[in-house]
Amino acid sequence: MPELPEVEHAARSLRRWFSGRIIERAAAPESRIFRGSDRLAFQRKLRGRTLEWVERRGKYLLIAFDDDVGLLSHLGMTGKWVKRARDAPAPLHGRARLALEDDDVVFYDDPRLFGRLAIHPASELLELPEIRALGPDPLVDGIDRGQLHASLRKTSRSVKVALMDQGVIAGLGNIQTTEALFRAKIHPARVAHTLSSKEVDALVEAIAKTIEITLAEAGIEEITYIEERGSHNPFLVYRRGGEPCPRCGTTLESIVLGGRSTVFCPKCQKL
DNA sequence: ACGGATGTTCGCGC
DNA sequence: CGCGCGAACATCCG
Repeated sequence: MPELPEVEHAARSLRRWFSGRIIERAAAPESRIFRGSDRLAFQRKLRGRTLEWVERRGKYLLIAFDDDVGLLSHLGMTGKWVKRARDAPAPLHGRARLALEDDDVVFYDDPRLFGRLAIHPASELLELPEIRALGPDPLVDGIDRGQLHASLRKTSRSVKVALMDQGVIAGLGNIQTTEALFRAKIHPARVAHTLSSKEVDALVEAIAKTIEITLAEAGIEEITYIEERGSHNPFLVYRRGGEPCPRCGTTLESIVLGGRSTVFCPKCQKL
């Protein structure tokens, strides 16, 4: 689920779901989701609150309510926010539950518990260390090609690993970087500081395109997903090692970079 | 049935 | 200090 586009989609959903409604009850059983923070504060402080704003920075969601109550949410690998009717069955791995004054209940669902929830003063959400550590956000700040080039010049890591560094650009993960590098025709194992200005320009454009398409997809999936059931892979090359390149037909290769499987076309993306 | 999966963090060794 | 690697977290899906 969650890289920048899916998290952005979640932010938009949360704005709609909470808008103008009072949270009647907040509940969350003990779980790793609250590691390092107070689960009881979640239950106590969110009751009676109404939403003021939702912001996304990279893969983080910052949710601000009245009375200076703020919720930091990171979806990890499998976290998602879902809305259910009050009498509908709860999601299988609902870890936190926010019952609204109408008949809706908003759940944070996360089977693998890699995500995180934490209560902070709303006024401090944007100043939290984990948020300050993020590089520019492609949608909020845009990607400055000069700035990206400067960041890439500073490291000897592969361009793929550098792009997944949240301090370089916030929000890109394994899927978005794999797809963007394919679009930009840049081999993922290229040493970051060897990229030319022209290649960085292509990369900036490819990242924007990839995010735009994945974000559009996130909206479509929500409608079709439920019945479709069949797992179709909407990506150009991600998880398609061994299949033909959609551009030239060459067999796509799969390697591991930064511990993550990485697919590329050996003909379109030369070292 | 087994391997791998969208993320992050930590420890270890070079 | 920079970097790569493996492990850990816990569950699902093909």
